[in-house]
Amino acid sequence: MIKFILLGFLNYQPMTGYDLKQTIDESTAHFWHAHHSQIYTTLRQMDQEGLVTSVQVPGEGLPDRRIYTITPAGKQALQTWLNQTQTEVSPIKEELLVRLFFSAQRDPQQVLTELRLQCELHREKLAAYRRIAEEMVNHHAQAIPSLQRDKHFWRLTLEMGMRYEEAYIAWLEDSIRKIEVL
Amino acid sequence: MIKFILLGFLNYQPMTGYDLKQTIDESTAHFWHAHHSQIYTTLRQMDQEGLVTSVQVPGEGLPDRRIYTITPAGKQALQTWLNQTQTEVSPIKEELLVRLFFSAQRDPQQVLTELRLQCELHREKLAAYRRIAEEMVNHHAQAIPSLQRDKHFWRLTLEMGMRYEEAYIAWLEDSIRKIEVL
DNA sequence: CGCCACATGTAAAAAGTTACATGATTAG
DNA sequence: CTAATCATGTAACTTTTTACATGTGGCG
Repeated sequence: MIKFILLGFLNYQPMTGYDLKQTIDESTAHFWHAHHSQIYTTLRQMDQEGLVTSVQVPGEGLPDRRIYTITPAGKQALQTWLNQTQTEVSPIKEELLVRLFFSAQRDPQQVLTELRLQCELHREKLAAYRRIAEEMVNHHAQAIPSLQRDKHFWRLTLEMGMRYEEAYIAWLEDSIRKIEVL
Repeated sequence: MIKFILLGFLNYQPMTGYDLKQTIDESTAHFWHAHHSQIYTTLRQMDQEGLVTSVQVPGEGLPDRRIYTITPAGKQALQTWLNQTQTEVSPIKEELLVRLFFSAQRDPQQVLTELRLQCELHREKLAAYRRIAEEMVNHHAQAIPSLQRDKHFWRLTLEMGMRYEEAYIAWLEDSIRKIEVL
């Protein structure tokens, strides 16, 4: 999966592993994150597979940078993957739900503390998403024309993020109320 | 993580790997699934760590069954884990959002087909959750008293499942409409 | 006759996380 | 002076997935 994210971004422009990490962190990380170690090793692999090429650029004073460029084979691999249709729903792994599922024997006050903290964190996430959404509208004018179409899709994923956080917060608030009177 | 799910269920009653797989599939799999291979190997590990004990029961005609029982050390490990407070939001990994993020260069009709299929699948999931919720209400009377408290928490996770599916469906419907007029 | 349920496992690969490691520059 | 940013990587480990493997009994 991370392979296709890297190909997806390299399809816009050549980048280093470091750049890719930054880019991912402020975009797809909201629904698919990766550590820098995984990014660097996956780029190496992709280089060997011929999906990308790389050139080392000596940095003056700073460390050298290795710039990765997508190859025709890489573009092909990306397109092939995108042209498939996902026929299953993406499985969820939510640690908090596991914890709550088995929380009957816990001290309710501790559970409440945990849920209230999560609520706070999710409110922050929602606020962050809303800021990004606003920025998107504000910077609409000075946008690069070639990415206009892409932006619509980025926006859609952002909207899912906001809906998700809204639902999560509403559920947490509801759950907190229910546990309080339990 | 799967370790704690196994401990959580074994804390209710001794079970075999097979039973655990069934139990997980119809409960926590909605937010944390595992293949049988992982369950069996993790149980073996836990046995070595002293978190569970096991006895092999010869099956007449059928294959032998290995019944796992939680130990005091296992109960302790479960409690210790539960008594922690999760201070981060659980990270999300949603393949569909990754695909959509990079879908600008795809044929819009293909994207729509994919989203409509996902919509159908999520509607089925929601319907399934609602059936489970109804069952929970109907079988409320004949419930085991010792699990009354647990049921409240199971119910909460189910409610998150329903909210999640509702949000997902609403978002998909909205996205489909937006892509149609793009 | 073929498939499903029962019941368990091993092996190998892929994916992901955590920790270790370096070393210069720059801002507070 | 201390922390952060830049920029890369390796190693070890854990977790998860996929595939291989076995053998009976019952149902249609």
